[in-house]
Amino acid sequence: MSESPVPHDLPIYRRIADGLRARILSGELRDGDRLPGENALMADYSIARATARQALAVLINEGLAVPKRGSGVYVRSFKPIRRHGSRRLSREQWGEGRAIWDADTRGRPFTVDEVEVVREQAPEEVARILGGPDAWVRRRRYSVDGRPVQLATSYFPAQLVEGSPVTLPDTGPGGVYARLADLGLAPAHFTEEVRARMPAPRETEFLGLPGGTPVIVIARTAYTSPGSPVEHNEMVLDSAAYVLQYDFDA
Amino acid sequence: MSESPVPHDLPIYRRIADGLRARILSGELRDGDRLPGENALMADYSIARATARQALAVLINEGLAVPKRGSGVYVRSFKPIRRHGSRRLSREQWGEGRAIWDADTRGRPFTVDEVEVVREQAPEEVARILGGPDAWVRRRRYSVDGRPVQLATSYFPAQLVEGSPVTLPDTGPGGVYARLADLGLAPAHFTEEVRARMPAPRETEFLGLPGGTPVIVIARTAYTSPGSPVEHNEMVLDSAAYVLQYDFDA
DNA sequence: AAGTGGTCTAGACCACTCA
DNA sequence: GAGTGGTCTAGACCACTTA
Repeated sequence: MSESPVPHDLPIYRRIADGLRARILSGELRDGDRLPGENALMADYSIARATARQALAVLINEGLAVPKRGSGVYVRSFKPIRRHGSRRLSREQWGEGRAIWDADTRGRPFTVDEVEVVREQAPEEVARILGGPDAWVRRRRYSVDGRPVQLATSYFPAQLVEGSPVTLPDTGPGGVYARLADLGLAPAHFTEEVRARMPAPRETEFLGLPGGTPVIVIARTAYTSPGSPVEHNEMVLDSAAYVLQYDFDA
Repeated sequence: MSESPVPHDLPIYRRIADGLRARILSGELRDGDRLPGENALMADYSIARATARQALAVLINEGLAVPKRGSGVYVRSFKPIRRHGSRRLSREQWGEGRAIWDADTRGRPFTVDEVEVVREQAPEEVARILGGPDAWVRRRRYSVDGRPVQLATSYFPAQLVEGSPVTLPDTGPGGVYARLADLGLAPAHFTEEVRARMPAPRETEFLGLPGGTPVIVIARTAYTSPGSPVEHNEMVLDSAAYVLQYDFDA
């Protein structure tokens, strides 16, 4: 094929990917729509199979498309859950503010599975925060609409919660925080550290993540009013499923 | 049915990638170390070139490795900046003529480039928040240690800041927030929405991101004490360069 | 000059989905 | 059964880095 001399000469697979991306972002191709497959791209652009795959891989790694074996490659949908960090200063109280991203704020039910409660040694970084390695550890996975969206691991100083309901799989109404309050250890102050990165294979598996989906990692420590750490919680979130919201005053 | 990507026999490229990943995470291969290249993998495992590339692509897309043309594939380093959410925007920080960024960099030198200040129509979502499309828009790029780490676009309601220093490239000591305070529009409340996703090509280019690096997107709106929106700021952060921190009370 | 990663071709066999 | 994506081979030419 004759090529016109272009100063910014992008490789073929990039040009094809750019074209498909534009069609997705413009709304011409919508959530769940089928993209041109490998065979279609090979025919349309007179390219080899590997090149067509490379073009589609770009979009898959950007999280814009999802491949389905034996079926096709489809535009990916994004319907996040809104997670409120500091809800205390709800913006509805002081302004007619509106959210920039649409999110399903309706009470979609969370289900919890894979609950594991064990007594073990906390990793060094966590032990440094809690003041010692002896800990009760609660691991669980949260799902919404049958889809896993979050992995969470909580660490509690062993001597503080030993023999309490915090060490039981079912913590009853109000959850662990209510049980901590029963012990006179009500959390009063929180600090959260937020990162984003690509998932490890184990996280990809447990969260059922398609390619090109980063995870948000939140490390949150809860302190009592006197300032003693009572919980350290490490959460791994499907980034396509969440929008985090924080409200605060100057 | 739900796809479970757990075949009994992992493909060759996955096994090779898993082995290399283990060597990285165990610390055997450290920041900046060179990984076995395509030729080495072809020889070691008796595989074709494309298969070796596929194995390396896994690690590159996970953000664990960075390819360098004509040189090799290297283990990637991660040295983040700590960005304080609620604490860093306290009135004391900018009331004394210090820029917000000072609190973030902890002495590391930073530069601002690509400053652009224009009057234009805000996108629909932003116009909805600010109460109208007429806006002054400030775009800039922040770098630390010579490396771009953040893109930011701020929107100000045009009628509020018209003719003020907010519309100038250089806003003087204390930055735009101090100038807003001069106008009697001191920000009192903030709301931040945080997402993570893979970058668009433009973001990849402007931030100089290697493959496998997500971006953190923060959409922050600032309100005056009466509750009027005075700024909407959309930030795109290199996720490998940042840790966000939020502190709040129960 | 040798080695490296970037791009591309032209095939092949497989497991899976869907009509 | 036809079509799809997943994996893999065996080549090729290129631009770039390094010594």
